Amino acid sequence: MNTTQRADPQTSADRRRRELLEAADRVVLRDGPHASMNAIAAEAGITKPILYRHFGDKGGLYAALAVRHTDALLASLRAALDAPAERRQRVEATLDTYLAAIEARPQVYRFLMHPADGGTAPGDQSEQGFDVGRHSAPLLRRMGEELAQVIEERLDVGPGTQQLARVWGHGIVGMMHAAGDWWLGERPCPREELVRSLADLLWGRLAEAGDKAGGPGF
Amino acid sequence: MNTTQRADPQTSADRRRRELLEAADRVVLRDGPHASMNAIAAEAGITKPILYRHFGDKGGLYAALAVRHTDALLASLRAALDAPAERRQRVEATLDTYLAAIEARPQVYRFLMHPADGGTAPGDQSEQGFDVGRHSAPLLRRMGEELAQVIEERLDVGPGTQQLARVWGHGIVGMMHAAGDWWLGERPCPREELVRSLADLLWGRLAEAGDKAGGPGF
DNA sequence: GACTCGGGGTTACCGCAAGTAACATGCACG
DNA sequence: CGTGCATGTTACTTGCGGTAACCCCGAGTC
Repeated sequence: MNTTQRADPQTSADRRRRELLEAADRVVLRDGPHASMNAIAAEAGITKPILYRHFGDKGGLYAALAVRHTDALLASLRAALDAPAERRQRVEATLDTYLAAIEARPQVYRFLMHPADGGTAPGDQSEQGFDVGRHSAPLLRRMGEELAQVIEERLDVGPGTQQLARVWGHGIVGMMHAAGDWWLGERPCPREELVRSLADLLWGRLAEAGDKAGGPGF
Repeated sequence: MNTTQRADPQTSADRRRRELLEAADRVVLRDGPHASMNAIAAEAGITKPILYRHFGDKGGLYAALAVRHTDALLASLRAALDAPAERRQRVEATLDTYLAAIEARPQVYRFLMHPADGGTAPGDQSEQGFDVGRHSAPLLRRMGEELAQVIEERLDVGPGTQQLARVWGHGIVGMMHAAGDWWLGERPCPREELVRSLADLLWGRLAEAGDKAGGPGF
C-alpha cells in the first residue's frame, strides 16, 4: 500500500468511477436516455475515451447507472415488503412504494425501463439475428425474481410452490409496471385509489364480480 | 379516372406502400429492430429517399409496421375474449392465445414491444427534456384499453366500474406481458401450466394462500 | 414535334454519435 | 536518468438517419 500523496490506483479509480457516474446521471436525467457520450464526458469535465476506458462502451455505462438506481429502488421495496402488518397491508404498501417512486422521478423510471438493447452486437452470427424473447428491462426481471423469492419464502400453496411463486412474482411486477406506466401518463385517479384497485384485482375481485345484465357474461 | 395503362396514382402508391412494408417486415424480422433504412431499401430493391417519401422517417415506417402486427394480434385476442364459455375458460383462452403468439414469433413480439422512442425530437425545448412516464410499447397500451373496454362492458362491480375496468385492463395485460417475457426467456414450464398459474393469480389464490409455518406471514 | 409537368428514382452529401488509434503528460520507483 | 503506468487529449474512422439536387420518362397540351 502506498501512503504517500499518490493514493493507491484501485481506490482512486473507484472514486473517479463514482464521479463519472454522478455526472452521467445528471445528464441522462436531464436529456433522456439518448444523451450522447460527448455530452456526458463534457458534464464530467473530461473527454470520451476516458468514459470508454472506465465502462467499455455505452451499454456498460448505462448498465452501471441502472444498477445504482435499481438497487436503491429494490431496497425500498424490500422495506415495504418486510414491514410488520397484514398481508393486504403489505401488498398495498409495496405497490404504493413503487408508484410513489415512479411518480417522484419519472425520468429515472423511464431510463430504467429501457430494454437492455445491448444483447446482439453488430456482426453477431452465432444466432441468426435474435431469437429469444428476453426484452424487458433488467429492473423488471430483478423485481420479479425478488418478489418471487419473498412469495416462495412466506407462502404455502402446496406442491409446486416454487414454480408458482416465480410466475406470480413476474406477473405481479408486470401488472404493477403496466398499470403504473399508464397511470403516470394519464393520471386518471389519485395514487391510493390505484393501489386499492390493483390490490382488489389480486384479491380476486375480478373473478367474483357479477355479470352485467343482458350480456353473455364475462 | 384514367383507365389507360397508367393506374391512378392513389392505388398505385398504396400498392407500393404495401410492398415496401413487406420488405421492411422481412428485414426487421431477420435483423432485429436495429435494421438500417439502407438495408430495408436494399431488400425492397430501391434506395433510401423513397422510403422517406412514403413514411416520413424511420418512426413512421416502424409505426406502420407495428400497426399491421398489432391489429392482427388484437384480432385473435378479441376472438378468444368473445368465445362462448365460462369466464375462467375465456380468461385462460385469452392468455393462451397471447402466449402462443409470442411463442410462435418472438421476433415480431420483440419488435412490437420496443417503446415508441420517437416522442421527443432533437431540439425539443417546450418541455425540459422529458417528463411524462409514457414509455410502454403501443401494443401494450392498446391491449390494455381493449381489455378495459371488454371488462367494463360485461362486468358489474358497482359504482366506479369504469375506472376499475381500466386499471384492471392495463394491470392484467402487464401481468401477461411480464410473465410471458420471462417465460419465453427461461421456458421453465409448459404453456398450459403458465396459463393456469396466471389465472389462479387472478382468481385470488395469492390472497387465500396460507402462511408458511414459522415466518411472519406474507 | 417541342414543351412543360409530375411521379418515381438515384447520387452525393450533411450532421452526428459511437468507438478507436496514437500521441502527450505527470508522477513514482529502480 | 529512464522505465512504467495511469490519466488525459486530439484527431480520426465508420455507420446511420435524413436531405438536397438532379435525372428520367410517360402523359397530356399547344
